[in-house]
Amino acid sequence: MKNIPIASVERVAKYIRCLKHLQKKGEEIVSSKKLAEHTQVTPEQVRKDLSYFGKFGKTGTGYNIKKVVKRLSNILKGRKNWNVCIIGAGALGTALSRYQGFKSAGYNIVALFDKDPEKIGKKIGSAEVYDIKKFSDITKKKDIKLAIIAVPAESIEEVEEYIAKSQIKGVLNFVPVTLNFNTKRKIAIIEVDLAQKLYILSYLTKK
Amino acid sequence: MKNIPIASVERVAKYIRCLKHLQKKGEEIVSSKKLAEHTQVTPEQVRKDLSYFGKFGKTGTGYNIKKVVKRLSNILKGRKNWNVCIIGAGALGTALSRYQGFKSAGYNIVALFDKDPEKIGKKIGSAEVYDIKKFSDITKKKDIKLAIIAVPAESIEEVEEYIAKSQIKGVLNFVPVTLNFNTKRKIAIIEVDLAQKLYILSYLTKK
DNA sequence: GCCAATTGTGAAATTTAATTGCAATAGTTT
DNA sequence: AAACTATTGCAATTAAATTTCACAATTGGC
Repeated sequence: MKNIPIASVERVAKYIRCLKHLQKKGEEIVSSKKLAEHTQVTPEQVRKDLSYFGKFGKTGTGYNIKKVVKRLSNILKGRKNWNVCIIGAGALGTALSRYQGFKSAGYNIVALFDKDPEKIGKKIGSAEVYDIKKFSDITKKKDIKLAIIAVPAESIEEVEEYIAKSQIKGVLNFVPVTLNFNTKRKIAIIEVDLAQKLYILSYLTKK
Repeated sequence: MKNIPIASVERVAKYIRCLKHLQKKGEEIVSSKKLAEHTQVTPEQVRKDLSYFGKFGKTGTGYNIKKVVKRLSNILKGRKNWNVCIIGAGALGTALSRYQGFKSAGYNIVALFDKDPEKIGKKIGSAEVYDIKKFSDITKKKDIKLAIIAVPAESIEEVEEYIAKSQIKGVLNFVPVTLNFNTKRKIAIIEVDLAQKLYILSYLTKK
């Protein structure tokens, strides 16, 4: 895999989600046209996006949903499920740890971290809250490579350090601060700025 | 305003966030170079993005942070703050209603909606949970034009109907289902699919 | 065997983004 | 007040990314 447009990767994740939905409804075969309708893109776009990753369909017939879902999620997620931790056991962190969508996509929340002694030791959903000081140890022991950050903005620098020193490879950041890891190893970062989404939403409503 | 690339709009929201941060630290003037460093883009990009919306800086000096923040957020958000509601008073909806970032960006959560009688009537943060049946009435009464959807996927169609019949103009959707309003009036939609983010994150870590 | 449906994919077209170069301006120094 | 430095705003250009188009090739149904 070399130069796959990131926009295509994002749409592919969307296709997976849609295909799973169709699967639940009992469908087995779908055409690029139908999939496109459900995801609000063009059929050509669907075919193009998929073509970056291989051949998935049967000419004249369409796509076998089950097979495509399996192959695509193998490509994005890999064959194994991931262990994920959440840093920050506040309202947002707690809500995220209970979010079912992660698990059904193959990402298991197996630990939370916080520095508040009140919270440390508690169970939230199926995961325990650990002392952030033990971050490196526990992520190693539990084979955690992905972290979700949901702490107050003031604590972000502290968290950055813990992550930099650990084995974490990817970060999903809900804190409205641009992260800046000073590490040689590359850490993938995805920023989710919720307030920014509202800015853009209100901007769009005026157009 | 005509053909402003959405990528530019998104970066502008990021600039606002960064400028507010600098403002807190007591800075008054910033150059495109400095702002670019903080947001991980190039100075040329910063100037280009801003130029879509007007002139903001003073040649030879830089940008007056306070003024720029004000003008930019006026452009994205408008002059007035927005009233926002959250549909779904579960874990995610509750966490979102407590999220401070919305308020400080000028978006006030003034109501939640749910169909569970257990939840209706309760107060969460500063907002009350209302019966979803009263959606149209209450959003009208409270002058709510933006809605955040955080219900289980099964309930999405029901919610779509309520929104379609209301005065809502923009929707921030956390439910992993592509929305499809059958309305003449245009409703702006932004999708936030949390599981999708993890798919992409794990894909990125492999590159 | 013919017909309609549908995929996969190069090539073209379009859109978006990045780069360059520079005149104009503001503040600072000498 | 002249020279100097820093910096914006823009126009022009180039490059990159993304989308659309067009069609051969294939499949399954009738």
